Amino acid sequence: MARPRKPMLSRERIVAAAGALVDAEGLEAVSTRRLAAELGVSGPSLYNHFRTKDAILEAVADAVSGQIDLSMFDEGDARDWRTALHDWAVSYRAALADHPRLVPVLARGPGRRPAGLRVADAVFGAMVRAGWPPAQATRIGALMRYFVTGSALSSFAQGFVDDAAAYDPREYPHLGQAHLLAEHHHRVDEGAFETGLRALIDGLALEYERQRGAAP
Amino acid sequence: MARPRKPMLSRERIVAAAGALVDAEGLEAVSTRRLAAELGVSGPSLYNHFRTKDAILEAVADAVSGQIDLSMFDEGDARDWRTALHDWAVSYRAALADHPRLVPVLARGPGRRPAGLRVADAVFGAMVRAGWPPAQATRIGALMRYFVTGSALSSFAQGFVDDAAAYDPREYPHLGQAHLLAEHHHRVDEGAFETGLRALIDGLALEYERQRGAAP
DNA sequence: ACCTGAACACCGTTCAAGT
DNA sequence: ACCTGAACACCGTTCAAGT
Repeated sequence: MARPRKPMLSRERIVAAAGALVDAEGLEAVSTRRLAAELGVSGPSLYNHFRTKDAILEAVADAVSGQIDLSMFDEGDARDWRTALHDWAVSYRAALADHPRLVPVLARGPGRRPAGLRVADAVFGAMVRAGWPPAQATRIGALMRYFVTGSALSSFAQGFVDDAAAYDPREYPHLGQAHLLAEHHHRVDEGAFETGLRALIDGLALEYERQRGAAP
Repeated sequence: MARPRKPMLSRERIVAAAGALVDAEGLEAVSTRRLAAELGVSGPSLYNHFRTKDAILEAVADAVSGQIDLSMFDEGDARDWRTALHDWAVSYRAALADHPRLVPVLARGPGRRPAGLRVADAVFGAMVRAGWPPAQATRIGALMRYFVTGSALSSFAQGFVDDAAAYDPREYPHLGQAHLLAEHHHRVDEGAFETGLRALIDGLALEYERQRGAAP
C-alpha cells in the first residue's frame, strides 16, 4: 500500500481519535498502536504527523483549553472581577470535567499550547485591569488553577469505597456514613466545588478591600 | 538460588525502594523489572509480596499520608477550627510537596489506605465538633483536598516556558513577563498557596458566621 | 510526502520449576 | 514460602523500503 495519493491521516483526525480514546478508556489506553488501529493505519504512521505520543496528548489538551469561555474577561463586559472570576471558574471546571482523564496533562500548564496561553493571558489581564497588583494577579491565576484542576482531577466522594465494612468505627469514629459518599458523588463534589469557589472569591474580596484601604 | 532461607524481600523494603525511585525519576520510571533490579531480585519476585504494581504504589502513597500532621485536630488542642484547618493544610501540602510525583496516586483518595482514612476522619470530626453541619464538614474536606492536591500536583510557574520568544505580544498582550515565572517558581507557588489558603479560610469563616446568624 | 513491516529495547503478569 | 527463567501479549520509537 505504501503512500496513498490522498493522505490517510491528518493532525485533526489523530487528535479527535485520541481525545475520544482518552475519554472512553483513559490515558493508559492510549498507545500508538491502539490509536493507529482505531484510525486504520499502522503504529509508526503517526510519527509522520507528530514527533511523539506526548505531542498528540498536548494537542488534545489544547483542544480542551479552547473550550473554556473567556468572554467574561472582555474589555466591554460589564461583570466585575468577582463575578467574572466565578463564571470563568465554572466554565473552566466544566471543560475539564468533560474530560477528567486528561486533567493530568492539562495540569502540566500551558507550556507552548496556544489555547492554554490565551486563558492565562485573559485572566491575568483582567485581574490587573480590575486593580490587582501584577504579583497578586499572578497568584490569583495560580490558585484558581490549583482549585479547579484539583477538583477536576478526581472525585473526592468516589475516593471512598462503597463498603461499610471498610470503616471500622474504632479506627475511624467519624466515618460512619462515608460508604454513602460514592453513591452521591455528583452532588457532593458539585457542592464542595461551589462552596470552595464562593469561599475563595469572598476571601479574595476581603484581601482586595484591605489593599484598597492601605493604598492611597 | 531459588528460595533463600532468609527472605530477600519484605513489603517494607519494596515500599522504601519504590518511594525512592518515584522521587528520583518519577512514576513512569517505576517498572516491576526496574524496581526488582534495584532490590537485587528478578521482576516476578515482587508478586510474592504485592498483588499488583499498583498495590505497591498505593502503599507508598499511604506512607506519605502518614506524614501529615493531625495533632491540631486533637480534642485537647486549643486551636480554633480556622487555625487548625490552616495548620493542617500547610502540613498536608508539605507532605505532598516532598513527593510531588506521587500526587496523582494520592489524588485518587483514601480508598482503603489506613493513613488516608485517618486524615479524612480527623478533619471531618474536628469540623463537626467546631459546629459545622456534617454536609458542610464533608465539603470542607473535599475542597481542601482539591486545593492542596491541585497545588502539589504541578507548579503553576513551571508550567510556563522559560523563553521570552514563546509569548508573542500580539497574541498574548499581558504575558510579557511570563518567561520569568519558571525562574521564581518557588516563590510564586508558595505565595499563591498562602494567598489561596487564606482566602479560602476567610471565606469559610464568613459562611460560618452566616450559618450561626441564621440558626437558633 | 506518507505509509509499511521489521526491529530494538522495553513493559505487567502468569506459571511451572526449583528449594 | 519465596525465588527463578521462560513465556505471553503488550509498549514507544527508529529506520530502511516502498510508491
